Amino acid sequence: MRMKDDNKRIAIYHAAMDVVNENGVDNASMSTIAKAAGVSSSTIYVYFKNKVDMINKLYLMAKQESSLAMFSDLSEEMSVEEATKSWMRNLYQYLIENPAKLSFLEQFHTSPTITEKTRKAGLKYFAPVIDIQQRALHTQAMKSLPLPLVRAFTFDPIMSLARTHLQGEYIIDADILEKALEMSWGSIKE
Amino acid sequence: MRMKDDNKRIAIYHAAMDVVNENGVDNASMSTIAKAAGVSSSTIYVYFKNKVDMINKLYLMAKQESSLAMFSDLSEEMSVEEATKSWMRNLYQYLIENPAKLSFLEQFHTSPTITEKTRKAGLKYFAPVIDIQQRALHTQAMKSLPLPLVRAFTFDPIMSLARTHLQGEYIIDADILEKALEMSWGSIKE
Amino acid sequence: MRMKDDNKRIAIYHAAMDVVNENGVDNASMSTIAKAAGVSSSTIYVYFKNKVDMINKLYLMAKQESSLAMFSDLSEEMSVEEATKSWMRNLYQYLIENPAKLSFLEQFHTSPTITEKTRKAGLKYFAPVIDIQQRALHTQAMKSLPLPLVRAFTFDPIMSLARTHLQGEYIIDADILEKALEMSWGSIKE
Amino acid sequence: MRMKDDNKRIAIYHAAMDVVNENGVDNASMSTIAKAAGVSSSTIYVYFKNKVDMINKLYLMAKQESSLAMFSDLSEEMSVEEATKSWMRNLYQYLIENPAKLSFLEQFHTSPTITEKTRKAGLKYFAPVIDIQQRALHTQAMKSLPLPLVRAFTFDPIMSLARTHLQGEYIIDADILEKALEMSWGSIKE
DNA sequence: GATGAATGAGGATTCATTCAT
DNA sequence: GATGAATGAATCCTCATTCAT
Repeated sequence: MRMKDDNKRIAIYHAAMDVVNENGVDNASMSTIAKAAGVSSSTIYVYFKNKVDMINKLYLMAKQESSLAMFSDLSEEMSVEEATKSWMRNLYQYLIENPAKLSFLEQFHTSPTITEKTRKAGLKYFAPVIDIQQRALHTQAMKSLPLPLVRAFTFDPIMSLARTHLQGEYIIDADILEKALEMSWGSIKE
Repeated sequence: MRMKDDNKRIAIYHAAMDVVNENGVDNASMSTIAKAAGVSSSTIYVYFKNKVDMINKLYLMAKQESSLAMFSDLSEEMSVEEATKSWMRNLYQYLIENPAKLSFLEQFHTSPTITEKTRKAGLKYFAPVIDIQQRALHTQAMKSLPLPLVRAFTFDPIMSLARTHLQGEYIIDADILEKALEMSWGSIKE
Repeated sequence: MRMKDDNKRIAIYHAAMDVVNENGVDNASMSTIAKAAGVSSSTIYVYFKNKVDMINKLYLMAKQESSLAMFSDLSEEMSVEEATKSWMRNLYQYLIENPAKLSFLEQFHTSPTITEKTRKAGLKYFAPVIDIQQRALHTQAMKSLPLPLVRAFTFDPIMSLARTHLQGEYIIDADILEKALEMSWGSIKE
Repeated sequence: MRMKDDNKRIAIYHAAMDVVNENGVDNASMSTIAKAAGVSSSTIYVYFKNKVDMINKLYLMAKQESSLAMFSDLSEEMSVEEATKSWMRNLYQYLIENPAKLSFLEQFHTSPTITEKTRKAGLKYFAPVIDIQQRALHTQAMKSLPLPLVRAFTFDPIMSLARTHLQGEYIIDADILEKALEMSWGSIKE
């Protein structure tokens, strides 16, 4: 008996990101993704129960990957401001370097295909931000804010700016990005 | 005769919003929308060239409607801060009251179905914000910022918070909203 | 607007009978039937909701057709024995001349695809037999028997013999058929 | 080792009967049957060449099993009438107690999946009836009838009545069954 | 022998669009 | 202008079967 091949799962993952990025969510059919992944479309069903299941699993994989990029260099020694700006900078960098992941995440972020459960599970990859906020409460570095508000002035603007940059609508250079980080910090600091 | 036409176009408009809101973009087929609008699906082709054309036109109609809601009570006598907070408050109110429009706008905002041209045309409905900024330059009330940056800290957070509220993830009451407006203003004021 | 074409429904009907007869129920796919009927397989969905719906409707059409063949020359002047033998003879003749209908009816007779409702509706085409039995009660020509028992010794043997004949297993000539009718009558007469 | 093989073959046999009974022939896929049998679907191919081969073999197994049930208590001392009624009663009993077998037999009885060869081989399990008839020729207890005619008034009615009973269409109690046996005997006796 | 992975072929069904009235 | 009929192309998914261990 052949063993299930994790390479294959990963190939499907990358293929799906690329297809959604290049063809849009509407044209991301199972067979298109399969072709891009170099497997038969029935093989996808060995790894995922159906399309909805697949999209939800891949969404979480992308969330996890972006989370690693954002938070892996976080350290206790950073100040709250440093830490916050750091993960935002990391996120921006990750999105610019992985435009397919950005496309996938933003297109499915608002899609009803993503189940409530997945959305909840996705939130846990944002948990380090809560830790930072926790820490900030002691030093009174940050306002005491509900998470959605923090997200709306940190995560969301970065997503928006990365899209702006990638679409060529406006070039976000290092200076502009730092300005954005400053604005973001300005909105949430005490 | 002219009247009748417009009634039908408007019926299709509302039907499309509702269908996308309730069934998601994937299940918003021409015939589903037609049924919801009370017309035959071939009638849609009297008013729109094809589906992509229809979506783009409806997208602009929704943009226009939201723009009216945001800016129609704007007056020269408002201070820049007042004006800014006012349209953000209006936008939030509009989205809460028109969840179908929010769904449609956010689902197509990132979709490749919306053409470059439509996206550009949509920006013109954001023009009053530029006027406000123009005005602010004289009084030095606001930083001099590229539009994408302004948008990322005003429009985008409001969209995000409206979604948060509608999903029941977190209740945004009047106080929280004012806090958000304050944060937004904090990020863009001089 | 084009009008729904009853010829098309009938073409589908005959095509389905033929395909089931020649390829068996397993290979009676929608596209095979459509091809045989000379229409696109999506056209079938204009006339029937789905495959199960189609099969059930076609089953009833075949039941009706066979019923007409069985009972249309029935007359009040026939004795109960004559009437009974007449419809059995008619049925046998019909099946021999319409082997595709026999195949369809016998293959779906036992199939779970045929719903309870259809099965019930199909029984009504057997109603004239009940009338005959009613009439027999007065003259005491026939035993008083529950319908399933009557069916098991009239309808079912004829189906079986027609199949036997068509498969070439054994040639049922006129004499043998009359012998069978005699046996059948022997089992139900008083 | 031999033992183990046969256990698996028998497990597949019972699983196939059950699946066909519960899900219908259309949903009796190899993997569904395999799952029900507690083996891998590829294991089926160790015991059968392919699906058609499997169905034909299982059909014969079911025929054999029913034959044993029908004829195993047959004895030379029974009169022809007793013998005939006995196997019919046994058959009825067997079908009522093994509805899955009835489903399988009746669904494949008319199916083109069952090859000519299998059908012929199946007939041999009906051989004892020929013996009885042979015996009857001497005592002139039964008419001299071709086998298909005998079958049409003995075997087929029993199958029909068992189905009627199992579907709940009409309750066949012991009295009704005896009446049916009487009708059957009435049709074939001299 | 036994199995889960892998797949090409094919299944039912839907869809955007065009046709004919 | 308005419509329901008609359809080719595409969609998701399942299946019987084979492969590799």
